[in-house]
Amino acid sequence: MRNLTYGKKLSHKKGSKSQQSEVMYPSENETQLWVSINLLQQKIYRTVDSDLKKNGLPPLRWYDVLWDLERQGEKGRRAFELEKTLLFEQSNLSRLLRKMIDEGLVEELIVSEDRRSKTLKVTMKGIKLRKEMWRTYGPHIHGFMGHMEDEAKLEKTAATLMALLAQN
Amino acid sequence: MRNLTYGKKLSHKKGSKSQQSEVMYPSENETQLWVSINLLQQKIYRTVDSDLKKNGLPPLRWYDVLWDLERQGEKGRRAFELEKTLLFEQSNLSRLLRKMIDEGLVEELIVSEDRRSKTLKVTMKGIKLRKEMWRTYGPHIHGFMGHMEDEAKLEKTAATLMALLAQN
DNA sequence: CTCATATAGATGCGTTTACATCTAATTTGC
DNA sequence: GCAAATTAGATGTAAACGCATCTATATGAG
Repeated sequence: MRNLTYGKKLSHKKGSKSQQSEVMYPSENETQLWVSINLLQQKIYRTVDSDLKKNGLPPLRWYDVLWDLERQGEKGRRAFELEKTLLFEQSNLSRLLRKMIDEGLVEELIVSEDRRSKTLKVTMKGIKLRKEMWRTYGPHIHGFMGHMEDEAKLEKTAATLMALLAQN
Repeated sequence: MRNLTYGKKLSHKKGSKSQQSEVMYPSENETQLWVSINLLQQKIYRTVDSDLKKNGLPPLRWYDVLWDLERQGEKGRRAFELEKTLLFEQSNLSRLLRKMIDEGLVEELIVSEDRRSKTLKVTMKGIKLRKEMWRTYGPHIHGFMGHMEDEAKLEKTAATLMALLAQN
């Protein structure tokens, strides 16, 4: 496709299982994997995000929050949990939640025994909005991923990336 | 691992090769693949970017520009080419290049026969900086990707994602 | 040739981001 | 039980971002 060596100093001696660990440079395949993840994500994320905007809907990040809260159901979530599972910057999430609460998409309940925080739950309005967002979001995902030949390969690839996520 | 159905309406009838094309919702595996790409990218990108900053180095995006220009060598690049291959927003790239030119990392030459644009080349200083950035960037990539068992799987996964990129 | 359209890049502007810091509540060590 | 350290979340700030618009050049149709 293209030469993407990405910086020289390929320190992988093929065949050696050296778990040298400290200050190792990536192999060409490792780099290629990272580059493709990076480009694919940017392409998809921006496409979806700007299409949402074009349709008068809120940014993609809102979807993640709404969907996570929807899956938690009645027990809800704390902000710091959302932060960790959705990889939010604390301050960004704080401000985002404020906006979503102001718009009635999310409600905060003082039910908690920890008076520093509140429990967050999605409202009916929030669920409705998430579904509406999905109508433009969903097809884009399929549009980008739907070119993969067989379902098995698709599943394997997803599993591989999930494993990488879990290990770090 | 976790239920990540991500919005209901799974329109994939397994086994049918229906190329219905319009307004299709993603299968569960397609969604899972997207979710993992999204999370992995965010995690890695932010880790590297903030580590660069901690080491007094410029943001990750600078690396991409420097590396691309370095690979083009003497023939250089036009801004709009960089924009397409590195997925930059036009205005962001424009301002980024201005900064890099001001810092002497990139030079613009009027050699071109098109007086609207200039040809961009990396300078020696730019090459030096890129190499320095690689010393903190490279090990992170290996740190995230180096958990993959066999090289073959790694290569296949990268190829799969590259193919997805090319198809969109 | 000339006017309309397209392309390359710059710039104004409002929003979002990351980072540092702050307040308040909770947990821990002694 | 109390001071020190930790944790949850809010907020100020500068930089980066996406979008719309602008200038200048190039291309294309008649």
